[in-house]
Amino acid sequence: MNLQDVANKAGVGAATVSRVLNGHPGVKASTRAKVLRAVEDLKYKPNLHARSLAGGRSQVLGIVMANLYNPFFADIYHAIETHARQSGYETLLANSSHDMKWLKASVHRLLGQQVAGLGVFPEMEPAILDELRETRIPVVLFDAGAVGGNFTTIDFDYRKGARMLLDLIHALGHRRLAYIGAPLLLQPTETRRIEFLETTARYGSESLVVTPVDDGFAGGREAARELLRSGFQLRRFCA
Amino acid sequence: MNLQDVANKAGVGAATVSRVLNGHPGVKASTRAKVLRAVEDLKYKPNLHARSLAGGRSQVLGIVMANLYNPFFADIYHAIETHARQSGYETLLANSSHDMKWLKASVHRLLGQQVAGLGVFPEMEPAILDELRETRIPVVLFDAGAVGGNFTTIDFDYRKGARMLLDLIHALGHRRLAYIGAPLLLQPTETRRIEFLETTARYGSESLVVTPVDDGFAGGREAARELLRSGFQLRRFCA
DNA sequence: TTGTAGGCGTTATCAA
DNA sequence: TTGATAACGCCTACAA
Repeated sequence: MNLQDVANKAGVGAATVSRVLNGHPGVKASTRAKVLRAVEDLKYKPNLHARSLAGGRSQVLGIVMANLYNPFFADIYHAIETHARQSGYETLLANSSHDMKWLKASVHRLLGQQVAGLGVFPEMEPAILDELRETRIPVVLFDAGAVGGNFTTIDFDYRKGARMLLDLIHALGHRRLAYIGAPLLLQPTETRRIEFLETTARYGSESLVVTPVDDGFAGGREAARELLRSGFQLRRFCA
Repeated sequence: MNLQDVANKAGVGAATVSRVLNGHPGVKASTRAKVLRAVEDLKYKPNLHARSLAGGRSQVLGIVMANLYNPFFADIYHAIETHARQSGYETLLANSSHDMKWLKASVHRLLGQQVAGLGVFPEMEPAILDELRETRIPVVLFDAGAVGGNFTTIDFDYRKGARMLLDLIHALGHRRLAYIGAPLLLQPTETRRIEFLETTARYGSESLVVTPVDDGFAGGREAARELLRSGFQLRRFCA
Protein backbone atom coordinates (compact mmCIF):
# COMPACT_ATOMS: atom_id res chain seq x y z
CA MET A 1 0.00 0.00 0.00
CA ASN A 2 2.05 2.96 -1.24
CA LEU A 3 1.85 6.31 -2.93
CA GLN A 4 1.55 4.74 -6.34
CA ASP A 5 -1.46 2.69 -5.29
CA VAL A 6 -3.21 5.81 -4.13
CA ALA A 7 -2.27 7.58 -7.35
CA ASN A 8 -3.71 4.76 -9.44
CA LYS A 9 -6.89 4.66 -7.43
CA ALA A 10 -7.32 8.41 -7.83
CA GLY A 11 -6.31 8.37 -11.48
CA VAL A 12 -3.45 10.83 -11.01
CA GLY A 13 0.34 10.74 -10.82
CA ALA A 14 2.29 9.87 -7.72
CA ALA A 15 3.75 13.36 -7.51
CA THR A 16 0.29 14.85 -7.23
CA VAL A 17 -0.58 12.62 -4.32
CA SER A 18 2.61 13.67 -2.61
CA ARG A 19 1.77 17.31 -3.18
CA VAL A 20 -1.68 16.91 -1.68
CA LEU A 21 -0.36 15.04 1.32
CA ASN A 22 2.23 17.68 2.02
CA GLY A 23 -0.07 20.62 1.50
CA HIS A 24 1.84 21.99 -1.44
CA PRO A 25 0.11 24.74 -3.36
CA GLY A 26 -0.94 24.55 -6.98
CA VAL A 27 -3.26 21.56 -6.97
CA LYS A 28 -6.72 21.95 -8.43
CA ALA A 29 -9.40 21.61 -5.77
CA SER A 30 -11.18 18.81 -7.58
CA THR A 31 -7.97 16.83 -7.98
CA ARG A 32 -7.18 17.32 -4.33
CA ALA A 33 -10.59 15.97 -3.41
CA LYS A 34 -10.13 12.88 -5.58
CA VAL A 35 -6.78 12.19 -3.95
CA LEU A 36 -8.08 12.64 -0.43
CA ARG A 37 -10.93 10.29 -1.09
CA ALA A 38 -8.55 7.66 -2.42
CA VAL A 39 -6.35 8.08 0.65
CA GLU A 40 -9.38 7.61 2.84
CA ASP A 41 -10.65 4.60 0.92
CA LEU A 42 -7.35 2.81 0.96
CA LYS A 43 -6.59 3.83 4.55
CA TYR A 44 -3.21 4.81 3.27
CA LYS A 45 -0.46 5.62 5.77
CA PRO A 46 2.74 7.15 4.43
CA ASN A 47 5.95 5.31 5.15
CA LEU A 48 7.87 7.66 7.39
CA HIS A 49 11.19 6.02 6.65
CA ALA A 50 10.84 6.63 2.95
CA ARG A 51 9.68 10.13 3.67
CA SER A 52 12.68 11.14 5.69
CA LEU A 53 15.02 9.29 3.37
CA ALA A 54 13.79 11.25 0.40
CA GLY A 55 13.13 14.47 2.23
CA GLY A 56 16.55 14.74 3.83
CA ARG A 57 16.20 16.43 7.21
CA SER A 58 13.63 15.53 9.83
CA GLN A 59 11.78 17.46 12.48
CA VAL A 60 12.69 15.09 15.26
CA LEU A 61 14.53 15.77 18.47
CA GLY A 62 16.31 12.91 20.21
CA ILE A 63 16.16 12.87 23.99
CA VAL A 64 18.25 10.60 26.17
CA MET A 65 17.25 10.14 29.80
CA ALA A 66 18.82 7.99 32.46
CA ASN A 67 15.78 7.10 34.44
CA LEU A 68 12.15 7.86 33.68
CA TYR A 69 11.25 6.37 37.03
CA ASN A 70 12.53 9.51 38.59
CA PRO A 71 9.63 11.97 38.45
CA PHE A 72 12.14 14.78 38.13
CA PHE A 73 13.28 13.47 34.78
CA ALA A 74 9.79 12.48 33.73
CA ASP A 75 8.85 16.08 34.38
CA ILE A 76 11.69 17.41 32.27
CA TYR A 77 10.88 15.06 29.46
CA HIS A 78 7.28 16.10 29.54
CA ALA A 79 8.22 19.76 29.36
CA ILE A 80 10.56 19.14 26.45
CA GLU A 81 7.93 17.21 24.59
CA THR A 82 5.31 19.88 25.08
CA HIS A 83 7.53 22.69 23.88
CA ALA A 84 8.89 20.65 21.00
CA ARG A 85 5.36 20.01 19.80
CA GLN A 86 4.55 23.67 19.90
CA SER A 87 7.53 24.31 17.68
CA GLY A 88 6.55 21.61 15.24
CA TYR A 89 9.03 19.01 16.41
CA GLU A 90 8.52 15.40 17.28
CA THR A 91 10.38 13.84 20.15
CA LEU A 92 12.23 10.55 20.27
CA LEU A 93 12.99 9.08 23.66
CA ALA A 94 15.83 6.74 24.44
CA ASN A 95 16.58 5.82 27.99
CA SER A 96 19.76 4.21 29.05
CA SER A 97 19.35 3.11 32.63
CA HIS A 98 22.57 4.50 34.06
CA ASP A 99 24.43 2.13 31.76
CA MET A 100 27.18 3.59 29.60
CA LYS A 101 26.91 0.85 27.04
CA TRP A 102 23.23 1.47 26.46
CA LEU A 103 23.81 5.16 26.51
CA LYS A 104 26.28 4.87 23.68
CA ALA A 105 23.94 2.62 21.74
CA SER A 106 21.05 5.00 22.28
CA VAL A 107 22.99 7.98 21.03
CA HIS A 108 24.06 6.07 17.95
CA ARG A 109 20.54 4.96 17.28
CA LEU A 110 19.28 8.50 17.55
CA LEU A 111 21.98 9.72 15.20
CA GLY A 112 21.10 6.98 12.75
CA GLN A 113 17.55 8.22 12.97
CA GLN A 114 18.81 11.52 11.55
CA VAL A 115 17.51 13.59 14.44
CA ALA A 116 17.66 17.34 14.00
CA GLY A 117 18.96 17.82 17.52
CA LEU A 118 19.88 15.94 20.66
CA GLY A 119 19.19 16.44 24.34
CA VAL A 120 21.29 14.31 26.67
CA PHE A 121 20.72 14.17 30.40
CA PRO A 122 22.84 11.33 31.75
CA GLU A 123 26.52 11.99 32.24
CA MET A 124 28.53 11.18 29.13
CA GLU A 125 31.90 9.72 28.37
CA PRO A 126 34.32 12.19 26.79
CA ALA A 127 34.62 9.84 23.81
CA ILE A 128 30.93 10.13 22.96
CA LEU A 129 31.06 13.85 23.49
CA ASP A 130 33.87 14.13 20.96
CA GLU A 131 31.93 12.03 18.54
CA LEU A 132 28.87 14.21 18.95
CA ARG A 133 30.88 17.35 18.50
CA GLU A 134 31.90 16.19 15.06
CA THR A 135 28.37 15.45 13.93
CA ARG A 136 27.71 19.17 13.95
CA ILE A 137 24.14 18.66 15.08
CA PRO A 138 22.92 20.82 17.97
CA VAL A 139 23.31 19.10 21.33
CA VAL A 140 21.93 20.22 24.66
CA LEU A 141 23.71 18.80 27.68
CA PHE A 142 22.66 18.78 31.28
CA ASP A 143 25.15 19.93 33.85
CA ALA A 144 28.11 19.33 31.59
CA GLY A 145 30.10 22.39 32.45
CA ALA A 146 31.49 24.81 29.89
CA VAL A 147 31.17 23.77 26.28
CA GLY A 148 30.97 25.42 22.86
CA GLY A 149 30.48 24.81 19.16
CA ASN A 150 27.32 22.83 18.64
CA PHE A 151 27.02 22.19 22.37
CA THR A 152 24.79 24.04 24.76
CA THR A 153 24.55 23.22 28.41
CA ILE A 154 22.00 23.69 31.15
CA ASP A 155 23.76 24.25 34.45
CA PHE A 156 22.39 24.69 37.91
CA ASP A 157 23.57 26.51 40.97
CA TYR A 158 22.91 23.58 43.28
CA ARG A 159 24.59 25.26 46.18
CA LYS A 160 22.36 28.28 46.04
CA GLY A 161 19.26 26.19 45.44
CA ALA A 162 19.98 24.05 48.46
CA ARG A 163 20.61 27.09 50.61
CA MET A 164 17.34 28.74 49.59
CA LEU A 165 15.44 25.60 50.45
CA LEU A 166 17.14 25.28 53.81
CA ASP A 167 16.46 28.93 54.60
CA LEU A 168 12.80 28.38 53.89
CA ILE A 169 12.65 25.27 56.04
CA HIS A 170 14.36 27.10 58.86
CA ALA A 171 12.02 30.04 58.55
CA LEU A 172 9.11 27.62 58.88
CA GLY A 173 10.48 26.75 62.28
CA HIS A 174 12.03 23.34 61.64
CA ARG A 175 15.16 22.56 63.62
CA ARG A 176 15.70 18.84 63.05
CA LEU A 177 16.50 18.06 59.41
CA ALA A 178 17.37 14.94 57.48
CA TYR A 179 18.88 14.78 54.01
CA ILE A 180 18.27 11.85 51.69
CA GLY A 181 20.77 11.87 48.84
CA ALA A 182 20.94 9.98 45.60
CA PRO A 183 22.97 6.79 45.73
CA LEU A 184 25.34 7.77 42.95
CA LEU A 185 28.02 10.13 44.09
CA LEU A 186 27.53 12.64 41.34
CA GLN A 187 28.74 16.17 41.67
CA PRO A 188 25.29 17.75 42.17
CA THR A 189 24.41 15.35 44.96
CA GLU A 190 27.68 15.98 46.67
CA THR A 191 27.27 19.73 46.41
CA ARG A 192 23.82 19.62 47.93
CA ARG A 193 24.98 17.36 50.73
CA ILE A 194 27.81 19.70 51.63
CA GLU A 195 25.52 22.70 51.56
CA PHE A 196 23.07 20.83 53.77
CA LEU A 197 25.71 20.09 56.36
CA GLU A 198 27.15 23.58 56.34
CA THR A 199 23.84 25.37 56.55
CA THR A 200 22.35 23.18 59.27
CA ALA A 201 25.56 23.64 61.23
CA ARG A 202 25.29 27.38 60.80
CA TYR A 203 21.72 27.32 62.07
CA GLY A 204 22.65 25.00 64.87
CA SER A 205 19.97 22.58 63.70
CA GLU A 206 20.06 18.88 64.34
CA SER A 207 20.95 17.08 61.09
CA LEU A 208 21.21 13.62 59.60
CA VAL A 209 22.31 12.39 56.19
CA VAL A 210 21.01 9.18 54.65
CA THR A 211 22.24 7.71 51.39
CA PRO A 212 20.21 4.76 50.11
CA VAL A 213 21.69 2.22 47.74
CA ASP A 214 18.94 2.21 45.15
CA ASP A 215 17.93 5.16 42.99
CA GLY A 216 14.23 4.55 43.05
CA PHE A 217 11.28 3.69 45.25
CA ALA A 218 13.13 0.89 47.01
CA GLY A 219 15.87 3.34 47.91
CA GLY A 220 13.29 5.76 49.25
CA ARG A 221 11.80 3.12 51.51
CA GLU A 222 15.22 2.08 52.69
CA ALA A 223 16.12 5.65 53.53
CA ALA A 224 12.85 6.28 55.35
CA ARG A 225 13.38 3.19 57.48
CA GLU A 226 16.89 4.22 58.37
CA LEU A 227 15.59 7.64 59.26
CA LEU A 228 12.98 6.25 61.61
CA ARG A 229 15.49 3.89 63.20
CA SER A 230 17.70 6.87 63.89
CA GLY A 231 15.08 8.51 66.05
CA PHE A 232 13.63 10.92 63.50
CA GLN A 233 9.98 10.58 64.40
CA LEU A 234 7.54 12.50 62.30
CA ARG A 235 6.03 14.39 65.21
CA ARG A 236 5.34 17.50 63.22
CA PHE A 237 2.55 15.79 61.32
CA CYS A 238 0.65 14.93 64.46
CA ALA A 239 -0.12 18.39 65.71
CA MET B 1 29.03 9.71 4.93
CA ASN B 2 27.27 6.74 3.35
CA LEU B 3 27.88 3.11 2.56
CA GLN B 4 29.52 3.95 -0.74
CA ASP B 5 31.98 6.32 0.87
CA VAL B 6 33.04 3.62 3.28
CA ALA B 7 33.34 1.16 0.41
CA ASN B 8 35.57 3.53 -1.54
CA LYS B 9 37.75 4.24 1.46
CA ALA B 10 38.16 0.54 2.09
CA GLY B 11 38.62 -0.27 -1.59
CA VAL B 12 35.72 -2.72 -1.71
CA GLY B 13 32.16 -2.80 -2.98
CA ALA B 14 29.18 -1.40 -1.13
CA ALA B 15 27.67 -4.84 -0.70
CA THR B 16 30.71 -6.02 1.18
CA VAL B 17 30.46 -3.16 3.63
CA SER B 18 26.81 -4.00 4.16
CA ARG B 19 27.70 -7.62 4.80
CA VAL B 20 30.31 -6.71 7.37
CA LEU B 21 27.99 -4.30 9.14
CA ASN B 22 25.24 -6.87 9.37
CA GLY B 23 27.46 -9.71 10.44
CA HIS B 24 26.80 -11.79 7.35
CA PRO B 25 29.06 -14.80 6.91
CA GLY B 26 31.42 -15.34 4.02
CA VAL B 27 33.65 -12.29 4.25
CA LYS B 28 37.40 -12.80 4.31
CA ALA B 29 38.86 -11.75 7.66
CA SER B 30 41.30 -9.31 6.09
CA THR B 31 38.53 -7.64 4.08
CA ARG B 32 36.39 -7.38 7.15
CA ALA B 33 39.24 -5.68 8.98
CA LYS B 34 39.73 -3.18 6.18
CA VAL B 35 36.05 -2.33 6.21
CA LEU B 36 35.89 -1.93 9.96
CA ARG B 37 38.86 0.39 9.90
CA ALA B 38 37.25 2.53 7.23
CA VAL B 39 34.04 2.65 9.25
CA GLU B 40 36.03 3.75 12.25
CA ASP B 41 38.03 6.34 10.33
CA LEU B 42 35.00 7.90 8.75
CA LYS B 43 32.94 7.63 11.92
CA TYR B 44 30.26 6.22 9.70
CA LYS B 45 26.75 5.83 11.11
CA PRO B 46 24.25 3.89 9.02
CA ASN B 47 21.05 5.70 8.10
CA LEU B 48 18.37 3.77 9.90
CA HIS B 49 15.63 5.07 7.65
CA ALA B 50 17.32 3.74 4.55
CA ARG B 51 18.02 0.53 6.37
CA SER B 52 14.44 -0.20 7.28
CA LEU B 53 13.19 1.02 3.93
CA ALA B 54 15.38 -1.45 2.11
CA GLY B 55 15.17 -4.16 4.70
CA GLY B 56 11.40 -4.17 4.95
CA ARG B 57 10.80 -5.55 8.38
CA SER B 58 11.73 -3.74 11.55
CA GLN B 59 12.47 -4.88 15.08
CA VAL B 60 10.65 -2.04 16.71
CA LEU B 61 7.70 -2.13 19.07
CA GLY B 62 5.53 0.96 19.39
CA ILE B 63 4.23 1.77 22.86
CA VAL B 64 1.56 4.34 23.56
CA MET B 65 1.12 5.56 27.13
CA ALA B 66 -1.25 8.15 28.49
CA ASN B 67 0.84 9.55 31.23
CA LEU B 68 4.44 8.79 32.07
CA TYR B 69 4.07 10.97 35.13
CA ASN B 70 2.16 8.17 36.71
CA PRO B 71 4.78 5.84 38.20
CA PHE B 72 2.48 2.93 37.53
CA PHE B 73 2.76 3.47 33.81
CA ALA B 74 6.41 4.39 33.99
CA ASP B 75 6.90 1.03 35.67
CA ILE B 76 5.03 -0.82 32.96
CA TYR B 77 6.94 0.95 30.24
CA HIS B 78 10.19 0.10 31.90
CA ALA B 79 9.25 -3.58 32.12
CA ILE B 80 8.22 -3.65 28.47
CA GLU B 81 11.42 -2.02 27.39
CA THR B 82 13.56 -4.43 29.37
CA HIS B 83 11.85 -7.51 28.01
CA ALA B 84 11.77 -6.16 24.48
CA ARG B 85 15.50 -5.63 24.60
CA GLN B 86 16.07 -9.15 25.74
CA SER B 87 14.12 -10.37 22.74
CA GLY B 88 16.07 -8.17 20.36
CA TYR B 89 13.44 -5.48 19.94
CA GLU B 90 13.72 -1.75 20.19
CA THR B 91 10.98 0.27 21.76
CA LEU B 92 9.38 3.43 20.49
CA LEU B 93 7.45 5.53 22.97
CA ALA B 94 4.61 7.87 22.12
CA ASN B 95 2.62 9.46 24.85
CA SER B 96 -0.67 11.14 24.29
CA SER B 97 -1.60 12.94 27.46
CA HIS B 98 -5.17 11.75 27.81
CA ASP B 99 -5.94 13.51 24.54
CA MET B 100 -7.72 11.53 21.85
CA LYS B 101 -6.37 13.73 19.09
CA TRP B 102 -2.79 13.13 20.08
CA LEU B 103 -3.50 9.50 20.66
CA LYS B 104 -4.68 9.12 17.11
CA ALA B 105 -1.70 11.03 15.78
CA SER B 106 0.67 8.92 17.85
CA VAL B 107 -0.77 5.68 16.59
CA HIS B 108 -0.51 6.86 13.02
CA ARG B 109 3.03 7.97 13.51
CA LEU B 110 3.94 4.59 14.97
CA LEU B 111 2.29 2.81 12.07
CA GLY B 112 4.13 5.04 9.63
CA GLN B 113 7.28 4.01 11.42
CA GLN B 114 6.51 0.45 10.34
CA VAL B 115 6.55 -0.95 13.85
CA ALA B 116 6.43 -4.71 14.17
CA GLY B 117 3.87 -4.51 16.95
CA LEU B 118 1.92 -2.08 19.06
CA GLY B 119 1.16 -1.77 22.76
CA VAL B 120 -1.58 0.68 23.62
CA PHE B 121 -2.48 1.59 27.18
CA PRO B 122 -4.84 4.54 27.01
CA GLU B 123 -8.46 3.87 26.18
CA MET B 124 -9.09 3.96 22.45
CA GLU B 125 -11.88 5.10 20.19
CA PRO B 126 -13.61 2.26 18.34
CA ALA B 127 -12.67 3.94 15.05
CA ILE B 128 -8.94 3.64 15.75
CA LEU B 129 -9.42 0.11 16.94
CA ASP B 130 -11.07 -0.81 13.64
CA GLU B 131 -8.26 0.84 11.76
CA LEU B 132 -5.69 -1.07 13.74
CA ARG B 133 -7.49 -4.32 13.20
CA GLU B 134 -7.07 -3.94 9.47
CA THR B 135 -3.35 -3.29 9.67
CA ARG B 136 -2.88 -6.90 10.67
CA ILE B 137 -0.01 -6.03 12.95
CA PRO B 138 -0.07 -7.51 16.47
CA VAL B 139 -1.63 -5.15 18.98
CA VAL B 140 -1.67 -5.53 22.75
CA LEU B 141 -4.40 -3.60 24.50
CA PHE B 142 -4.81 -2.82 28.15
CA ASP B 143 -8.13 -3.51 29.73
CA ALA B 144 -9.99 -3.51 26.45
CA GLY B 145 -12.27 -6.43 27.12
CA ALA B 146 -12.70 -9.36 24.77
CA VAL B 147 -10.97 -9.07 21.42
CA GLY B 148 -9.56 -11.36 18.75
CA GLY B 149 -7.66 -11.48 15.49
CA ASN B 150 -4.46 -9.51 15.79
CA PHE B 151 -5.57 -8.12 19.15
CA THR B 152 -4.49 -9.36 22.52
CA THR B 153 -5.64 -7.81 25.75
CA ILE B 154 -4.37 -7.63 29.28
CA ASP B 155 -7.29 -7.58 31.66
CA PHE B 156 -7.42 -7.27 35.40
CA ASP B 157 -9.78 -8.46 38.05
CA TYR B 158 -9.96 -5.11 39.76
CA ARG B 159 -12.72 -6.23 42.03
CA LYS B 160 -10.75 -9.11 43.41
CA GLY B 161 -7.59 -7.04 43.67
CA ALA B 162 -9.35 -4.36 45.64
CA ARG B 163 -10.92 -6.92 47.93
CA MET B 164 -7.59 -8.61 48.64
CA LEU B 165 -6.04 -5.29 49.52
CA LEU B 166 -8.92 -4.35 51.78
CA ASP B 167 -8.77 -7.72 53.51
CA LEU B 168 -5.10 -7.20 54.21
CA ILE B 169 -5.67 -3.70 55.55
CA HIS B 170 -8.45 -4.97 57.76
CA ALA B 171 -6.31 -7.83 59.03
CA LEU B 172 -3.67 -5.30 59.99
CA GLY B 173 -6.22 -3.78 62.29
CA HIS B 174 -7.23 -0.65 60.40
CA ARG B 175 -10.83 0.43 60.76
CA ARG B 176 -10.91 3.91 59.27
CA LEU B 177 -10.18 3.89 55.56
CA ALA B 178 -10.07 6.51 52.83
CA TYR B 179 -10.08 5.89 49.10
CA ILE B 180 -8.46 8.28 46.66
CA GLY B 181 -9.62 7.58 43.11
CA ALA B 182 -8.40 8.77 39.77
CA PRO B 183 -10.18 11.84 38.44
CA LEU B 184 -11.34 10.21 35.23
CA LEU B 185 -14.36 8.05 35.69
CA LEU B 186 -12.92 5.04 33.94
CA GLN B 187 -14.32 1.62 34.46
CA PRO B 188 -11.44 0.28 36.59
CA THR B 189 -11.62 3.25 38.94
CA GLU B 190 -15.34 2.85 39.31
CA THR B 191 -15.02 -0.85 40.01
CA ARG B 192 -12.47 -0.29 42.72
CA ARG B 193 -14.52 2.45 44.30
CA ILE B 194 -17.58 0.22 44.46
CA GLU B 195 -15.60 -2.64 45.93
CA PHE B 196 -14.12 -0.25 48.48
CA LEU B 197 -17.54 0.92 49.60
CA GLU B 198 -19.02 -2.56 49.74
CA THR B 199 -16.15 -4.13 51.61
CA THR B 200 -15.74 -1.37 54.15
CA ALA B 201 -19.49 -1.52 54.74
CA ARG B 202 -19.26 -5.27 55.24
CA TYR B 203 -16.47 -4.80 57.78
CA GLY B 204 -18.32 -1.97 59.41
CA SER B 205 -15.28 0.25 58.94
CA GLU B 206 -15.43 3.98 58.71
CA SER B 207 -14.88 5.04 55.10
CA LEU B 208 -14.37 8.10 52.95
CA VAL B 209 -13.97 8.54 49.19
CA VAL B 210 -12.03 11.41 47.67
CA THR B 211 -11.80 12.15 43.96
CA PRO B 212 -9.29 14.83 43.02
CA VAL B 213 -9.60 16.76 39.78
CA ASP B 214 -6.04 16.34 38.53
CA ASP B 215 -4.41 13.03 37.62
CA GLY B 216 -0.98 13.82 39.01
CA PHE B 217 0.89 15.23 41.96
CA ALA B 218 -1.37 18.26 42.22
CA GLY B 219 -4.35 15.93 42.46
CA GLY B 220 -2.63 13.96 45.18
CA ARG B 221 -2.02 17.03 47.25
CA GLU B 222 -5.57 18.18 46.74
CA ALA B 223 -6.92 14.83 47.86
CA ALA B 224 -4.65 14.72 50.92
CA ARG B 225 -5.84 18.15 51.98
CA GLU B 226 -9.46 17.21 51.62
CA LEU B 227 -8.78 14.09 53.63
CA LEU B 228 -7.23 16.04 56.48
CA ARG B 229 -10.06 18.58 56.43
CA SER B 230 -12.51 15.73 56.79
CA GLY B 231 -11.02 14.68 60.09
CA PHE B 232 -8.80 11.84 58.88
CA GLN B 233 -5.78 12.53 61.05
CA LEU B 234 -2.78 10.33 60.51
CA ARG B 235 -2.59 9.15 64.10
CA ARG B 236 -1.34 5.71 63.24
CA PHE B 237 2.07 7.12 62.27
CA CYS B 238 2.60 8.69 65.68
CA ALA B 239 2.70 5.61 67.83
C1' DT C 1 34.77 -14.33 -1.65
C1' DT C 2 33.24 -10.15 -3.83
C1' DG C 3 30.96 -6.66 -7.03
C1' DT C 4 26.88 -5.01 -9.89
C1' DA C 5 22.30 -3.71 -10.23
C1' DG C 6 17.52 -3.39 -8.96
C1' DG C 7 14.18 -2.07 -5.67
C1' DC C 8 12.15 -0.17 -1.10
C1' DG C 9 8.40 4.51 -0.84
C1' DT C 10 8.85 9.21 -0.85
C1' DT C 11 10.24 13.95 -2.30
C1' DA C 12 12.00 17.21 -5.64
C1' DT C 13 13.15 18.66 -10.35
C1' DC C 14 11.96 19.18 -14.66
C1' DA C 15 9.20 19.34 -18.71
C1' DA C 16 4.73 19.36 -20.74
C1' DT D 1 -1.85 22.23 -13.07
C1' DT D 2 0.22 17.88 -13.73
C1' DG D 3 3.25 13.61 -14.61
C1' DA D 4 7.60 11.19 -15.43
C1' DT D 5 11.93 10.49 -13.34
C1' DA D 6 16.01 10.96 -10.72
C1' DA D 7 17.78 10.87 -6.25
C1' DC D 8 17.90 9.37 -0.99
C1' DG D 9 21.02 5.17 1.49
C1' DC D 10 20.66 0.63 2.16
C1' DC D 11 19.82 -4.54 1.39
C1' DT D 12 19.83 -8.58 -1.43
C1' DA D 13 19.56 -11.55 -5.25
C1' DC D 14 22.40 -12.68 -9.02
C1' DA D 15 26.85 -12.88 -11.28
C1' DA D 16 31.57 -13.30 -11.55
